Amino acid sequence: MTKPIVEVITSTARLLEYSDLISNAKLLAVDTETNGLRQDSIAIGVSFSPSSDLGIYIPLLVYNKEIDSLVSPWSLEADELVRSWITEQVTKSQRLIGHNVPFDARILKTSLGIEALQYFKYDTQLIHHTVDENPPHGLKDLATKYLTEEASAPQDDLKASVIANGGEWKATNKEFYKGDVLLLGTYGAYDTIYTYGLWEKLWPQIEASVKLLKLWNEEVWPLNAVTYELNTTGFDVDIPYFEGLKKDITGTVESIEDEMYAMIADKVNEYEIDSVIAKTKFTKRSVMGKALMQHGWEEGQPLDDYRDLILKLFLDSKGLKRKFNFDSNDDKAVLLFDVLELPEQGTTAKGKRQVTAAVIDKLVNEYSESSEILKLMLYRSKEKKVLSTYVEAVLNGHEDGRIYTSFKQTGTTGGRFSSAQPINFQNLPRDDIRIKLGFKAPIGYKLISLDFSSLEPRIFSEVAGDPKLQAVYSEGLDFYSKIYVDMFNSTEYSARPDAPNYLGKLAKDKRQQTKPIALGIPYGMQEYKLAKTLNIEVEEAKALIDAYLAAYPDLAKWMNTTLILARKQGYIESKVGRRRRTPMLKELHDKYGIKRPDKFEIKRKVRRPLLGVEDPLKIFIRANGELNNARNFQIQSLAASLVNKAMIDFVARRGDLDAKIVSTVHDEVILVVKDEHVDAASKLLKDCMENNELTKLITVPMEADPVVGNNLAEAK
DNA sequence: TATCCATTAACG
DNA sequence: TATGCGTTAATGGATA
Repeated sequence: MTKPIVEVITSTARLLEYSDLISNAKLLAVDTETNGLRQDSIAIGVSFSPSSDLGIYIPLLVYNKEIDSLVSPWSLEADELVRSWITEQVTKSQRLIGHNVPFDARILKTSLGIEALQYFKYDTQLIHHTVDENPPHGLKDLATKYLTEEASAPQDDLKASVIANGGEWKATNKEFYKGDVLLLGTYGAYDTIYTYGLWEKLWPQIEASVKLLKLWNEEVWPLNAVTYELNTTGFDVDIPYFEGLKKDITGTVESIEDEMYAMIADKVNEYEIDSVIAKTKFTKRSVMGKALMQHGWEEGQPLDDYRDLILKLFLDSKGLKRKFNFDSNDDKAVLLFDVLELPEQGTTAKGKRQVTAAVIDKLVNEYSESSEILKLMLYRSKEKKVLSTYVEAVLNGHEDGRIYTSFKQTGTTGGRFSSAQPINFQNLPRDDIRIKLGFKAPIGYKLISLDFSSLEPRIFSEVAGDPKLQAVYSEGLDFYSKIYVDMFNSTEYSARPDAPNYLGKLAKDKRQQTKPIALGIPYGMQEYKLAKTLNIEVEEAKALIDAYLAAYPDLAKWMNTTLILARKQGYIESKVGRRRRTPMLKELHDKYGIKRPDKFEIKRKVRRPLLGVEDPLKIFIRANGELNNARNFQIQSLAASLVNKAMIDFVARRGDLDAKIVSTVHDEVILVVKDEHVDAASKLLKDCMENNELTKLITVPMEADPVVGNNLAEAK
């Protein structure tokens, strides 16, 4: 990359000299600098690049250190001229390139009143995600990878300036707007230079592939408008309700802790005495020894009669009683395995004793004498989780009673949305409805939720290509029961829910047991884990896997075809052409003729680093992961495309309905809809989900039914 | 003191 | 010798 021209505009005369050049640009990269990341944040400057060798930055507001606020650098007339100049350039035609367009489009709207989204033609973040699904997808990272090794230089300069001006520059809070305007402007100008440069590098890769171009035109780009809606609509939250919850749960956590301390006080004391005795010297010269001698102890005499005294002396010297921090895994382990002396249940990757809820759950069942305190531990953890991850996050993150969560179209490798900040909408507690109760529809509106019924099993049946599985849904059978019946050639049980000998009724546990098998095995689960999950012997687990694959030869064939394609192409495609890369499988095959991830074969044959990985074991792990990914991807990703297509169609077909998409949770779409439009919007979204261009490609029928409510708990 | 890593837990 | 897939957030503890 040759050194580009960068200019920070400081006069209207200079700005007007650029008019023709910018006006005539066929494509124009745009970026906004803002005073923050909130919904009400505003632009402090805009940069443009008509090519990858020029960037101009136009300040709208500059930071004044003395008064610690942003002021316009322009006279009133000049300010007006500059703003209308920007507006004219932005709205000229659909020619804008951005990086993370929904953000900049929103800022242009709130700061300059421009409905800017329609003028964007490309988003280099989406382009990159389409040609390479692996993160990072951030501008600086990509510029470093594709354009220049010094892509972070402008940011480093800006950072120094921000700090010099008394601003914060932390991972969680970067006060860009406090930087000197020249450095901020240079930084901004480089952003559009990079954006343009990335477009030049990456767009040809999409254009060169008929499949990728189709994916772009039919899913990736139209979905950007849905992302914009998701990120600008916002969700009403009941603040007084959440404040009440905070008070209640804080109180609960405190009283649980009091109760726990009371229950374990004696045992903790015994434990403390033992550890003091183990760690302390008791001689006539030691501190503890001398102290005991004043109470009649003599050196060498047993300590049994002096335990209480030892504890008292120890506590006096420490000045405090041992306090457990129940958020600390180390403390939890001490409590469970040292104080209560319960048996350890395995270790973490780093060799520490595991203290998960699953471990404690197991102990509850097996050691009734400790079950009370264990149950309190579990109860406390749950309450604490709800309090800090949801209740406090809502209270800290809302803007005037609304939460504007950021949905990211590039947040997953397979085309699902991710959701983050200030809270993640996609992991709100399902069974504990207290949180969802606080997410409400505005007055005069309702929330409507539609989720695809058993989406993953259906798509799995379709993709794996086994007719017996595909028939499950057209024949009204139960997926898991059907698998059990086929695995064991059972005539005793039926997979038909209305049959008198329905497996789900007569032998619930047998149906339950097929659950981890059905999708786990295709995605690469080994007998070891299946055995653990089902609490059976490894041999039994192996037999189950064999029976499963024998019952569905087409599934086994699909699993193998996936391997062959992945190692041959270096990627696998979903039915809509979305790709997942499998470079290690390809390298192993191309360079060493290794056909499948086998750690012994890899250890034997691979003697040099592969894709930068040296350790043969790590190479195996990576290749094995790629194979599991390749299989899972075809299903998860197609499911995502189906939901995406439904949302795209809904937005295209809704006309005058007052109905917006506020959230999506992988197989679910949530709308806020004006009362009188509830029926129409429900019907429309249902149709968009069950009948669209993608469902037509799929033989398995799709089902989605609306649930309406005043809050998220009702609309479920 | 900020940042990074490991662990845990919430969801599909 | 590691052990179905895709995520985000909070916390503690080690490190720089």
